Amino acid sequence: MVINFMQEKYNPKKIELYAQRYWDKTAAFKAAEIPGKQKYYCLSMFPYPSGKLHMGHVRNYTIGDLLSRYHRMLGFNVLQPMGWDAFGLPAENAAIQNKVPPAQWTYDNIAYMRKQLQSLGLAIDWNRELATCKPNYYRWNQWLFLRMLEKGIAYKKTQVVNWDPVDQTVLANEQVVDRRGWRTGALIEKREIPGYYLRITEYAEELLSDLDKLPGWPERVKTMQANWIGKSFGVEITFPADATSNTPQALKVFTTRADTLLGVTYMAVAAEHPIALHAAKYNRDLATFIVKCKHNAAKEAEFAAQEKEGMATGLFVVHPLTGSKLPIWVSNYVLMGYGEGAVMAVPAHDERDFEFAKKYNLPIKQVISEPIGSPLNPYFEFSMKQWKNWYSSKDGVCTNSGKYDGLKFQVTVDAIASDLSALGLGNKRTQFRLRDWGISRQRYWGCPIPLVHCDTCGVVSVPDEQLPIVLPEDLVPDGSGNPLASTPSFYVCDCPQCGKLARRETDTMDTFVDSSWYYIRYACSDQDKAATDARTNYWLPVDQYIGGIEHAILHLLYSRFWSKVMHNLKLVKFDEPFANLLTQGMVLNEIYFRKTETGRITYFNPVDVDIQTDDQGKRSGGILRADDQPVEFGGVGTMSKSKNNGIDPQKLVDKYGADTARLFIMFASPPEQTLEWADTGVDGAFRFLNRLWKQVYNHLQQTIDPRINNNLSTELKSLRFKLHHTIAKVGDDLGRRHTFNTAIASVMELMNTLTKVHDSDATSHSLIQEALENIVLLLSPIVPHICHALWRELKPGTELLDQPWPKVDNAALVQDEIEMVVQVNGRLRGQIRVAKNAECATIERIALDNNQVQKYVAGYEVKKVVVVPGRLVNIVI
RNA sequence: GCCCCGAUAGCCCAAUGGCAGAGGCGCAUGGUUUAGAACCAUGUCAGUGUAGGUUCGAAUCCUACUCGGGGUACCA
Repeated sequence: MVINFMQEKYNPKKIELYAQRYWDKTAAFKAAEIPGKQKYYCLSMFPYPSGKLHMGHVRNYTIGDLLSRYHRMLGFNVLQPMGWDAFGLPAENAAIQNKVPPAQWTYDNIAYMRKQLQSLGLAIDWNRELATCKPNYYRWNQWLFLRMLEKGIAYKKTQVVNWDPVDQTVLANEQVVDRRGWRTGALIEKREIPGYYLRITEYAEELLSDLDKLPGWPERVKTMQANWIGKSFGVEITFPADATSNTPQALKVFTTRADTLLGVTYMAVAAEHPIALHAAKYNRDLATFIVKCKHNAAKEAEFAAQEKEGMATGLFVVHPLTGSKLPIWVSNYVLMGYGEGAVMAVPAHDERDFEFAKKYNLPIKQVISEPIGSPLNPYFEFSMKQWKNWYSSKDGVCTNSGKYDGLKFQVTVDAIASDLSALGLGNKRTQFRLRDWGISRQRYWGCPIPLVHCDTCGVVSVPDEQLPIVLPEDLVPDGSGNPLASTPSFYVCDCPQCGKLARRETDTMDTFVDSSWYYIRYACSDQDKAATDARTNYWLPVDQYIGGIEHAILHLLYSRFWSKVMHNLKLVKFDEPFANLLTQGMVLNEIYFRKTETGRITYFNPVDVDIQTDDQGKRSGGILRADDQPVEFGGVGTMSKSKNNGIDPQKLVDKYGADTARLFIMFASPPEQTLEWADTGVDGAFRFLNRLWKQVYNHLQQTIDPRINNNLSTELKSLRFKLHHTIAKVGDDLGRRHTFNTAIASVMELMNTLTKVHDSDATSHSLIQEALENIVLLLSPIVPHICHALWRELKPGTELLDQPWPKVDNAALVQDEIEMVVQVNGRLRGQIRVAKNAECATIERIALDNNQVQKYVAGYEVKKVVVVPGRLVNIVI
């Protein structure tokens, strides 16, 4: 039965449903391994099933779908899968609030969001769908973890966590606001507990150098990763204990500025440093200070921004070169977890040391003079009062440094390192900022760590054949700790080694583990005998990965690490998982909230708030319509569940259809750019689709006269020029530039031209047919439903999905004459028309002869003429 | 604090070192309409966040700053 859709009015609801049914019925997007056919694995980052889609998802998945469909038209064997990053904290928070098990909440959300995704008409192979909270997925997390344990990649040590003393539970960084628990308002303590780590630092060098193997990644992402890994070259220096004070041990530090060694005036150690703890035994004030430091911010952002504080220990070390006595201070700006937990302080050349020294009246000694090559300038005078940026420059020479005076940075470092080495007090060393990856979480809704604690045997791995350790799905956390730890049916077990009663590990894995290899599992999601199989080597690596820029460091670095580990375990052939990466900018929206006296924060969705502005027209706050009371404005930020500022695309899809939603979000801005949400313009996108529909409808109403005139009128010639120019432009925008907004704009432009063409005879009619067919093809990756319907009308008996990407007819692009711009001293002064392939000398002469130009040039000497072929002439006088 | 990114018309954005305007929104006027909506047509507005520099030529490259966003290792 053929349903006639070609009604005068565009009816998105009907055609979208019909197109989706057709794709479904024909299994159009089922991907099969076809040896010899070039594959294109296009992957959008899988969503966390937070409840509803938001515009950020629509943006992400439309980009992926567009690229998938475009590559299918180019002839690739395309795989576009989808799944769910289904473990995580929000499910537990929802459980606490609604008293519903996280599993149920998660599965409900998945069901709803899957429906939403399907309504967007994405070309996804749903057969490969996976959810990380299902045992058939996380079983292989467990299996891989055990392999890493065997190889020594996974190991146990202590970790620092946020402890909420009221709820008696560990909090995530996000749940700590201004150093207080977000539910209880209690002051959070840092606590040390045991946990499991993965030795990502072993791979630091490889993760850094292999960035060069990724030309398809944005530079900004590679820069961020390189900075995060943070390879630095420096010197490890030992400061011997001072014999005249009761200092128990020498202090070891690492510094990248050994050239400033003669400027050291004190030493600073972390509150947890053994020497600090030793000193505190004899000093009550110091002990109090160290306890206070337990409440220091655990987050780096807050830690680094906090007011610097410290206290002298009364202990001393001696300078390795001069032998002078240096006091040891405990300070809150040194991290125990980084380097040696101690630093040599050079207040004259380090801004943090400078600030600290000034606060506590510690000496400041200048040992670097002004940058080389700088003019003698009072600006470069060293000031004890105010920090200047050149103090930390490596471009100066040593001063006040005895035999090193006058030497440059690298020469000094080399000399000092070798002098220290001779004394046995120092060596050159390479250091990474990157730390090992702690994967233990004291939480319920995550992948169980497959270990058993036995009084006799210690920590025992669960044998492979007993995997998976299944997470019970019926528990409801109440905010007071991990319910697994109080569920005997989970934790009581037999020791796999000796058979005695033992206790199962109740910590679960970081959800970044789940997302570190899901892209591999898509290739073989139905494989229940192994983590991977031969199919992974057909599809992997991912040809195009698309996701938010917020994942630039952690998720992408962990995934790279994980795939390198799997490569070394001989499970996969590739060692970089994502060949090309497109990082989409965040979709932002306003944030509104209220804070209670205890510090608890509630967020309100912007759609429920009336915005207020201040005198300068800036957003300052709002009124919640529900209760007419004010709410605070928290700036604009990423759409997210936790900030309650997501915009559900459903209303948009219901009112205008998925094609309009897709078109609008792609048209709004280039994908890599941050986008502040505003729905003005949706009407414009809808209007355009209506115009397209009407154009095709009107065209098809015309009866066709079979006689065709081969001599095209100027109007038709320029239409064909425009058409093929647009085909070239859209291909370039979609495939190379990834600027989908300009691709759409150029098709709109073509449409505007087309509307004005008179459909007066067979020639114009057939040209309009050619244009319309191509417009439908060019738009089809972006708005596939309307194009599916229109194609059937334009070319009855054929299907859009079988069509290749249109080819540019170069003959249509031939132009005899082109227009060029003439500048005089860089300012636009005239226009000239020249033959397409005119010589530079000819162009120059025509330009100089031009009347407009002569007005400016006459009477002056022409010093130089710059001719840019095809563009402009610049006459310099 | 540190690392990364951004700023162009009332708004979203284009200009791939070479004419600041392609496209869209909004607004205005006209047409159409009993009226409105819708639709069609025409028109409308900036010298590119600020201050310097490189260049024949800078929105684009460089430096500093301001504001905004992302990340900052347990949000995902």
